[in-house]
Amino acid sequence: MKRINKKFFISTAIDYPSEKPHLGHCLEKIQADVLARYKRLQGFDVHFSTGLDEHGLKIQRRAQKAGKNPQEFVDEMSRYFKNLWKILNISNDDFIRTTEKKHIKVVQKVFQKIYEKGDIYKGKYKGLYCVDCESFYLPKDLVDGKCPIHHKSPESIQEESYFFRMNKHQEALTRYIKENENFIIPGSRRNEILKRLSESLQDLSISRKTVKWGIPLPTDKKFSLFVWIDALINYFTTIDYPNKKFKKFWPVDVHIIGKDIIWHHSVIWGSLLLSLGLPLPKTILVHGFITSGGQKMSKSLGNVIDPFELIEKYGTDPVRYFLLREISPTEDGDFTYEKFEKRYNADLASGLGNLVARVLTMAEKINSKRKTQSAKLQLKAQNLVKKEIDKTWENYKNTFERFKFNETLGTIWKLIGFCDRYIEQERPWDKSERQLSVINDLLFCLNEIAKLLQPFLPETAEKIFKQLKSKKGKPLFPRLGD
RNA sequence: GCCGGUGUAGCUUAGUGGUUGAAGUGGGGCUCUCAUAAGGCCUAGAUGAAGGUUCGAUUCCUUCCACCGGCACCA
Repeated sequence: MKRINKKFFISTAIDYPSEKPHLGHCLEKIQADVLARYKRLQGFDVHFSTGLDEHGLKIQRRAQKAGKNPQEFVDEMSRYFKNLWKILNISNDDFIRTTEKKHIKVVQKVFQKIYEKGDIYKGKYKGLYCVDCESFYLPKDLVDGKCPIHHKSPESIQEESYFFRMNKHQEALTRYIKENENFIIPGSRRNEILKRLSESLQDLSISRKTVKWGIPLPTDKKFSLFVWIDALINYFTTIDYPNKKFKKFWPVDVHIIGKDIIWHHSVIWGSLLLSLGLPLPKTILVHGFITSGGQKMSKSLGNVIDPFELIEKYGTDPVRYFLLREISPTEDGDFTYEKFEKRYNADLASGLGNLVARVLTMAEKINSKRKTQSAKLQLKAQNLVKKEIDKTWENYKNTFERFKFNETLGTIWKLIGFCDRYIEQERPWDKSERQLSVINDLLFCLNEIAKLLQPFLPETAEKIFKQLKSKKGKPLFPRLGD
């Protein structure tokens, strides 16, 4: 048995808790959870982190509006996120919050280190500044040349700022991306970044004079650190930089992120790591967004899907299943209740649930007279079944390694279909010489199916294992009425 | 505006320079009865449009149409 003593570090992005979590947040956590569980089953020592990015101007303002201090505000918001991950059965090993003391220490340590490398310098930031907002705007963010909040023309001013020498690492970074095809998945996203890297990078302003809700620069307390730098470093904090655990788990194996923050994870984070002389992440896996009825979810359209309600109504595993099966891992996907219920009825109720029920009923009936074995392949003659199972595992692994979760699930359902046809063909409800061995074959298949399902639908897999032991079937997924 | 991508049955996807383009789901028909009115079998149904390269293109090229995305210091 290959008990591999290998590590696997997987992270999601840390969420910005200015709003309660939505369905898009769920997709990312579920994808990460599936990978983490898969690797654990393979014997990897896994560290799976998620958390919250709690600093920044937006939180500061949001809290103010709610009449709370920022810490109170994020404490409150953090409960929604933590609770959601719990009910979604997310197996994260850490939930990092950037307002934690340990994180602030790590950030300051990292800043100091980069500073000592000479990659941070003081300069002047030129930009369009709205006095009322106390913040800078990019030309593209203006509405008719005016601040989108106060509808006033911003002033063009200069401000002292600290800069990170991103430009210095551009070449090395570009080379790394070119040499590592799997650094950014999917390839189309990788191309976007490479395209942008073909032009000269500007150094990054990493300090904010006016943002109070942030981590002070250790070298100059008048400034707070640009939240993105603060946020990215969470991947260090969660594995206890720079100590033993960090040495074991660095570099990251997979960062799972949304398509809106590729730049930050590949270019900014990559440059920071190069400056520190550390290896870059192996893979950044980029997912898309979830629309609702083909449109962006928004309050004004009234098409926002509340994940809490969804899980409450249908259960955890069906939600996990839908997001993993119906939605492409790296493209945008659409949610509607209609699509959801169709998937549920077709795949979970009539497919998986029904198969488990019919096999177990037959096993139960025969069990009193003759012994069914628990999940062992009976006849050498059953190489048809054996072959199908081997083929399934092969395709399963292939697609899994390429992060094609929707296709991986497809391979499992193919095996389910095989079992249904096998039953039809062998008619094990009729008395025959083969009856017992066929039922045993089917029990074996169910056991395999449960194993295959473990990373995706952990609760369901567990239920199937239990039912196989007791030989008592209970409906896994009651069919939804129309 | 600049740059890039995508367009395969109603829906979600797979795939290939070459005999009749694959699957699931949904539709229609038949059927078994162990099972959650589930299962099985059969069937209809697609390569956005027009050109070009080629003996041959869904696959390569061009144009068009449609949709989507990227263009950094908001997160």
